[in-house]
Amino acid sequence: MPYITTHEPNGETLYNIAAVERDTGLSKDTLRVWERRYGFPQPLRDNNDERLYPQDQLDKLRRIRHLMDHGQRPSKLIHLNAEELAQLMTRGAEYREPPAAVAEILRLLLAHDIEGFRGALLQQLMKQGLQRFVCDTVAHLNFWIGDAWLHGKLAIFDEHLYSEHLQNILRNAILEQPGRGGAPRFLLTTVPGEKHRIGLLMVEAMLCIEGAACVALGNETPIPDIRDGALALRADVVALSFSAAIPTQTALAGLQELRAVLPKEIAIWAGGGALGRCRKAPEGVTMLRSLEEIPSALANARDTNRALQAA
Amino acid sequence: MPYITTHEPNGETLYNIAAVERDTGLSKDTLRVWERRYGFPQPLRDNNDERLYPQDQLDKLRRIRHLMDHGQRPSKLIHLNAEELAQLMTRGAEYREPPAAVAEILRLLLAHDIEGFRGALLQQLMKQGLQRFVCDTVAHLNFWIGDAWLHGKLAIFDEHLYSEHLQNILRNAILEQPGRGGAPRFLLTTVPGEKHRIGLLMVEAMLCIEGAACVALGNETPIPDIRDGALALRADVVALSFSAAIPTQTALAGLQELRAVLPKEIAIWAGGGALGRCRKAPEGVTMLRSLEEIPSALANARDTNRALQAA
DNA sequence: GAGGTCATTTTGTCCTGGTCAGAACTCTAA
DNA sequence: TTAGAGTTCTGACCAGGACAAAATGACCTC
Repeated sequence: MPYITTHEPNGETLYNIAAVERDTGLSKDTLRVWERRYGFPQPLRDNNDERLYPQDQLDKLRRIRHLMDHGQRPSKLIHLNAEELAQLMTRGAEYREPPAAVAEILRLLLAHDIEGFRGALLQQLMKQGLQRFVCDTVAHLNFWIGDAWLHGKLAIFDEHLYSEHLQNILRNAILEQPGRGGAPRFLLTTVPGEKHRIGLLMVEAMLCIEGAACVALGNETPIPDIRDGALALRADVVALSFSAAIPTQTALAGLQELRAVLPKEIAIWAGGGALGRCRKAPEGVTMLRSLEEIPSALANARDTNRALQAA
Repeated sequence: MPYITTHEPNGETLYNIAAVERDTGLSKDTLRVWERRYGFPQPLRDNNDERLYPQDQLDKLRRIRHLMDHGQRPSKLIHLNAEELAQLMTRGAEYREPPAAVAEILRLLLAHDIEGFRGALLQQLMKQGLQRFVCDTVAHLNFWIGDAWLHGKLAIFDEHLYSEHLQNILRNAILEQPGRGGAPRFLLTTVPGEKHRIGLLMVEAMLCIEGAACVALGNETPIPDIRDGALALRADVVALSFSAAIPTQTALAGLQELRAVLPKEIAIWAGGGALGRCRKAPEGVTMLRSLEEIPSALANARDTNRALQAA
């Protein structure tokens, strides 16, 4: 995988198709098909007739991808310019303005005041408690960071910084929960292709604080391995998180596939942006439409469990 | 990305080419070229003439990939059977037998005794101290877990479990270090394509315990963003980890690319399996051949830094 | 207005069968 | 033992076609 970026004498940076695939998440096939169908992107060619994408085309592709992750379709986006793309994002968003605390945390991140940023996150966690922190602050942060990036106010490394620190904070909070032994036992993971870890950590936090026993398998566990893991670890519930970056249909396919191989005594819980757009859950899958539902869903599961035990 | 696995009436599981790419890390192009050139893999076809790989071919491909990650070449591997492949791995390895403590930790992992496993890791950390723990225990565990997987003794979800718990332990250990403000300041990350997080955490642990100021950017930061981050965070050293899973040449290309965009005052440190096979570092890159070298390299850097300050 | 069905359009993945550059290896000479 | 030259190996990329599945929209029913 020789990701090549050449630096032209005029200072322009050019990316080959592999680099563009890596940076946008659009497959090489898709890039070639768009060029054929829509006339965009329109890369230069090197001596060997291979595609070389200029920086601005890469940037536009990343914006398009970001909007597609939020449900837009490529043909509607491909001929818009950067500004039009940025506007599309904020319009129709469920969030209008970040709350003051979130705005302050964002400000510290953008100023690269790492200590202050970390401190503000921790302070907010202490103030709100883990569940409100996760449902309010983190959810807003996720949205506004995406938005800031789209408007060019925030670099990729800022996102990495955010993700890394938030992970540390959430993991730490989770570790500090006793995690009593009682049923139901949860296995948390994502299907292959789903790289976002934060969503899963948010769910784990919501569960742990209620005293649920959780085992996290990390990201991208192949379906047969989720089954093997659930059996080996005697899980009662497998919880999966699907970010908006993964197509709804892929998420549903993964759920059905898992349901087919998992014994019916083991429940499946699923949630996340990818499922927000779809009506009803596949047979045998509990769909969680928001993090707030988790505590009551857990209470239900415990009741059911007790009823089963009694019977 | 419709990763399809069909379950045939006879109970056999079949994977399409996208699923095989995802599970093996071999590109679709490579899979097709191998079929054309070597006659393996030799997938079935569906109604639409698309490839369907049976389970055993997928397993063999994963073993081949694992050995290629350790420097073997495909043509030497492609016609061997599972047993011959497994033998190749242990032969010529630098490790002959896991130390007792490592064997015990492995045993607990394989028995899915999560509490015991976590406890044993923590105990070993306390006993050895962070640096010996990272250099000895973790390094051995990484090797033997790969080996156990190759011999079919260990499932993917066991690896995920291991990775998740080790991450928690290392992140926690790192957070507990004060991380004094003094120079040199380190920025830690990996280049795109390098997904392994453990290696980076091991480096961070080695540095933090010596009181170095570290900022971790997580994995797969695009090169221009590494530069932006290093400047914004005023790093003195950018440290990169390259696992054996990434081709040596890709690693070197990444290093050269970064060196080209980074001001020469900022040092680059690089290490990991991918660089073990190559003679000398690119100009302007400090190559760390093992984790043990880190403390002395840090001491050197501090001396240099003091000398510069004095001048 | 919610929900269902069907045709149409959109979209991305897969296919074949090439070409080619650069890495890895082998051989030879110093 | 090293250095250089020649050879083989390897995987990335290309074009352009086919096709299935998802999304959309039109129309109908409850």
